[in-house]
Amino acid sequence: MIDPAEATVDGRPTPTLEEVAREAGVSRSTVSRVINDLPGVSARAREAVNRAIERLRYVPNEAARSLVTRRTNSIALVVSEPGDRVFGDPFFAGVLRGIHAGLAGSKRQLVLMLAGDDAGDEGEALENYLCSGHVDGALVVSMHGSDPLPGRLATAGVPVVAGGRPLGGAGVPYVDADNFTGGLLAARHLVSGGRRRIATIAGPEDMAVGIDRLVGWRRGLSEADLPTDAVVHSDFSVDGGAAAMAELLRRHPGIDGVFAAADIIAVGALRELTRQGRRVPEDVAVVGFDDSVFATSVTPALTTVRQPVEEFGRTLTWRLLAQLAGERHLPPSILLPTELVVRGSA
Amino acid sequence: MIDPAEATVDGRPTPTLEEVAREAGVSRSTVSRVINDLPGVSARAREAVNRAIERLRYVPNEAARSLVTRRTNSIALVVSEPGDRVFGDPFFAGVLRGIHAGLAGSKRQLVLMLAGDDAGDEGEALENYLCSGHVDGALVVSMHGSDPLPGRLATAGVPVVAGGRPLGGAGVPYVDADNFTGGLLAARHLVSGGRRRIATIAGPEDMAVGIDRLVGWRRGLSEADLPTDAVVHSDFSVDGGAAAMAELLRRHPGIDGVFAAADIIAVGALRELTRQGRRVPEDVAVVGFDDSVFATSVTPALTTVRQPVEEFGRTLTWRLLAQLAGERHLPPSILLPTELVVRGSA
DNA sequence: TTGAAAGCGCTACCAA
DNA sequence: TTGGTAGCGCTTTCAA
Repeated sequence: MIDPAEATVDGRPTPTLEEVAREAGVSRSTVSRVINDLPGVSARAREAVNRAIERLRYVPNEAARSLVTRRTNSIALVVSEPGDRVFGDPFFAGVLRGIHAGLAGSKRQLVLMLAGDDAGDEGEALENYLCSGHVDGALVVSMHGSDPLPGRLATAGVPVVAGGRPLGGAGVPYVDADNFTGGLLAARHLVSGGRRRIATIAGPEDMAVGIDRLVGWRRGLSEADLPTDAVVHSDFSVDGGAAAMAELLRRHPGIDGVFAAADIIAVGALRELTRQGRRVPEDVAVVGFDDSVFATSVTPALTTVRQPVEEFGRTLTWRLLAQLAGERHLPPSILLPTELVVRGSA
Repeated sequence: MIDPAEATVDGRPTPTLEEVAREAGVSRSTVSRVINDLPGVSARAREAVNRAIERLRYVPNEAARSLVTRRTNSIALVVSEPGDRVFGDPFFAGVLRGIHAGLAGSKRQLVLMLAGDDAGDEGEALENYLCSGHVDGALVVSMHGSDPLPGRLATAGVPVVAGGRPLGGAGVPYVDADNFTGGLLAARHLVSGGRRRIATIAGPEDMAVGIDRLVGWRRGLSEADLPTDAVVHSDFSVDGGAAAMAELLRRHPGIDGVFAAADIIAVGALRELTRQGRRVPEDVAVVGFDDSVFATSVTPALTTVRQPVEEFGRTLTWRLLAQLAGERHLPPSILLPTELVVRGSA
């Protein structure tokens, strides 16, 4: 086992602030001031220190630093997804991009953490990690059921923002897309296209995103006095979507329209419809959700509900950073707009 | 601004080891021993400490801990991708799953870092972060050109393993798929299917993955005395693949077979071929690479070269952990096997 | 089996 | 504008 205390650079032990001070002929305090860009240092001293830093290839020890400042300059992105096919979904890709963009210029690092399948041991390890001062705050996304994590973190004093409305109101601020309106728009579009027997492949029952889009869809059909009984739930995967579509066709053969709660689900639905010889959109119209890369990579291209994915990530980050900066009067929740994008499938 | 030094749990300041010791009626040393599972603690003392920890909801401060141990229990995954569409690619999803799996049970956390577009400021910030003791080691993937980062980290004493062969041999160990053989298999399959005018949409010119698959493809065609001049490069995106396909058809209208260096590229190629009225596989056979979710979500399903994506991630992790554990005689490089999966497109 | 005490490398306060 | 100094919370000898 390598002894980490023997860590070296080019064979020499890693330099400390003390040595930089000696090399520059000043005190530790002065070196510290230079490193942290604090005022009250003469140009001469500053230059001497910078030269010494350069010569010794000095890099401050973050552990020591954060031990005293109580800050780590990193924030966590916790993806609490039971399955681990999280990153296959372009939705996450977009959110991640947004978070990254939101973090740019903040000098904070992103720490990604996947909360494994079950609670069990891992869940606790995760909570410990987050509570033990590794991060200044946390973003929690893709929560299922009434996940206790956000609430726990908040209680433990770790600033948290949830991505997606937490079920059971965990009492933490959150950012979400306006999923209800999205579902509503999808339903209305199908209705106005003359469809009368409209089904939906809803998202997971234990996620707000699954519920809210479903409720919006229901509202849209009710407005037109159409039945809302053709509902099947699916996870966010192509195969899940295909299976759900098969189930739907079995139970309601007369379907002429489907709202899939995600493009990735719609892709599976499309595959199954084609397999069973139904034409899209002639026989069955399909509306997706997300306006992800999937929407334009299938034939016909998907009519879908666009949600501002990257903005989702940016907003999430902004909200957390604002909280960390101690800003007052922050909105407890933020809803981002969704809009319909009409293409070939409906 | 919230003063982090005032961090509290339920209004009380976060407890320290000192307070646990007082609460349990033992010394700090004993508490430390219990926390770290060290021998030489009486059952009675151990129990008292555990109760105190429970009561106070004590969580060790990692900064303090790693200041003395010089270990952080986290490793970095550095994705040095100039563009930021990294996570749209299912390849990363799989690798990430593998890494996560490989880390399970190691008590180490994964820190994901995206190395922004340019070197500039950000590159340095990244290097500083990694060198300042935030992580015990780093995994660097998706390198372009002869990225100096892995070499720099290694020089600075940070253990590194590269995912994908580093161009210009950075002198760090690496794990990669056998891309050469993959390209070779793809070419041979097209040849044996009777195709005579075979093109390739290669990956980026500045990545080993782009080069190695191309070289393998060339070898396969050379074996059959076929020309190897129909080459266009593309990034790993659907649109890039479509554009490359268009370019290829313009330059070589007589093409009857294409090897796309990634499924995501093949999807774009398929779209363009269809748009131009060429039937797949009748007019043009298409072979992809990855065997990702894209392969089966298009029509016809892609014949493709499978690479063991998750194993890639697991192996990467294993290699780094072994190195951290001080194991000797570790292989400097590991090549994972690739194999052909025949479906409808070729 | 236990406890006392010496730091780990840094920041922040106070005095000069 | 500077330097001295007291910790931050923990691990790790060394003695008892």
